This record gives sequence, C-alpha cells and structure tokens, in this order.
Amino acid sequence: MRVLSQKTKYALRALQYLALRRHEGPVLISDLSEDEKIPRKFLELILLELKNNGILQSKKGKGGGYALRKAPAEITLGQVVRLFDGPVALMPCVSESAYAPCPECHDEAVCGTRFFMKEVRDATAKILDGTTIADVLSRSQLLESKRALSSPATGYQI
Amino acid sequence: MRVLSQKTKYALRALQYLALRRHEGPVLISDLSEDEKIPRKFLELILLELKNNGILQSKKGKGGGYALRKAPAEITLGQVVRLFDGPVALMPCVSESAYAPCPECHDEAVCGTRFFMKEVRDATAKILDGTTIADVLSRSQLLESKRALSSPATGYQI
DNA sequence: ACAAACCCTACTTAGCTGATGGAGTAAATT
DNA sequence: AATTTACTCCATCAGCTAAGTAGGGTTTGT
Repeated sequence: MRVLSQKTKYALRALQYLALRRHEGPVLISDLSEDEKIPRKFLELILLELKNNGILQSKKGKGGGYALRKAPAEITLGQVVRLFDGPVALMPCVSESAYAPCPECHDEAVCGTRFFMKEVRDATAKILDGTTIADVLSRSQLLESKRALSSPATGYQI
Repeated sequence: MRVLSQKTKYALRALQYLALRRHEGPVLISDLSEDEKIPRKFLELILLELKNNGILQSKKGKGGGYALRKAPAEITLGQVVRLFDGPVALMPCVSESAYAPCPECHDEAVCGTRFFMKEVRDATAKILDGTTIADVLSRSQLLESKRALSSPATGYQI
C-alpha cells in the first residue's frame, strides 16, 4: 500500500522534538531543521499546517518560534496522519473522516470486500487514534532502557 | 493515507467473478470487462499479472479465456493487495515483505514511532492475510440474506 | 488458412510529492 | 524610526505514479 509521506514523518519528528523541549520557550525553525535534518523551507510548511490545525502555536519576531499548543498526551498519531496523508481507510466507502461511495458499487451494504476493509480501517484507527506523542516518547524511553539492560556497554545503563 | 489503487479493486472484483464461475470453463476477458465495467485493455494487464503470479491460468485461442488456478479459499486479500499496491506496512522499516531501513533513523530498535507503526502493520496484515476470496463471497451472501430478512420487499427473501 | 483470444511493449495524460525561492508581515531592540 | 529577527504566504519546479490507451504479436481450434 502506500507508505506514510515524508511530511507526516517529518511532522512526527518535529512534534517529538517540540514535546521534549516544551518547557524551554519557543523553538526556532532553523534549530529544528538542523537538529532533525529536515529541509528548512519544507519544514516551514509543515509547522504552519500544524499551527493552522491547532496543534502548534507560534510567535513572530525576535524571541519567537514554535511551541506545542496542546499537551503531548493530547496529540494523536491519527490527527497527524490524517492531516498530511488524508483518511486512514483503504477505501472511501469505509472512511469515517471522508466518506464517499465507491462509484460502481451498486449496493455497499452487501459488499463483502467493504466489510473486511472496514475491519482493517477500524483496527488501524484504533491504534493511531489511541496513541499520542507522549506515548511515542515514553515507548522510546522504554525501548532504550531495555536495550541498556541487555547490553550494558552502551553507557545507557540505569 | 493512500487508498487502494483501481488495479487492486478491479483485481478483487475480477477474482470474485471468476470464483463464482469457476465450474463453467474459461471466462473471456471481454465478458468480464463488460459485466464488471472494467476497461478492457486495463483489465488485460491486471489478469496477466494475476496469471504471472500463479493466481490465474489462461488458455489462448478459440475456446480460451481465464480461470482461477488456486481455490478461492487459497487466495488472500493480502496477496492481491501486495501484488498491485506493494507492501502493507506504513513505513518500510516495519515491512516484512519489503523491509528497508528509514534513511535518517539512527537506531530503529529504539524508535517509538516504529513500534506503533509495527502494531498497525501487524493488525492490518492479520486481517488481509487471514481473509480469502471465498471469505469475501460468503460474507456477501451473509449480508444479502440478512438484508432480505429485514426488508422482505426486495425479492431476495429466502 | 482463418478467426478467436490472450500476450506484450510503448505511450499519454493528469495529478501528486518533495522541495525551493522570494517577497511580505509582525515583533523586539536600539 | 530603523533595524533585525522570525514567521507567513504565494508561486514554481522536477520527478514520479496511476490510470488508461494503442497497436501489433503469438497461440490455438476448426
């Protein structure tokens, strides 16, 4: 199927970055761009779209920059994915956020394919809408601490 | 995200069509094309690809046509989707059929995003690889019989 | 030989993705 | 008020893919 777009992947990285620094005041686009290796102008578009959708806030001029508007635990993967990659469903006729009938389906109530595609959509949405940026960060920490235990030489040991 | 391609949707329709007629000898491309409203030349490409992947068989010349090579219960949605739309995973780093590392991920064992994208992949693959053309057809019949019960005027009542 | 029917290669068109460039606007500092 | 710092907006571009079209070529049955 199709893979997540670069925009979505960059957006997720940017959100994690901002979440980690959310008590340090506004973050500059250029800092984020350099640290995360995201093309500067492309990143601008992404942050702007996140702002226009209420996920980020920005401040212009000296001392300005970007910051989270919502708490990391209130930003779901589903929101971000839908914003940049559109509906989660594999067929428009099973989409909740962007329903559209299939052009040649004479009766979708009876379509067997639709039934299973709806199961896929529901399973996917359950995960994406049930996982937040906070979950992603804590999962990363958990994975790091586990790895530190199994190979103590890395210097991450607790 | 991305929706299933027309090719995949046409392929699924064609397979159901062939499954329903699997005891009636080879089916002509032109019959399938007309009955299912699939552009003739486009359908040729699709059937050919299904044949080259061992799902269909064909016979040339007069009296020829297409037929299933495998039983309907041995053709999964996952096979068809992967054939025409590529891997099921949302990121290459969680794909089983087409693994590739993410270019800028310094350590994927510790990537929180990857963890949840793998959950999505597994949930999706479980459904798509666990559902066959036979399942789709019997689900259609079940839905039809249910609808007939609730609205007897349609003429489908059992 | 002839016609039926699948096989193969190439092409076209439109739309999207990822990215870039440059001018505009707002805020803080001097 | 001028200057600097940063975000904002608009326009453009190259490359790619999906969907479909075109036109022969090859095989088979009668």
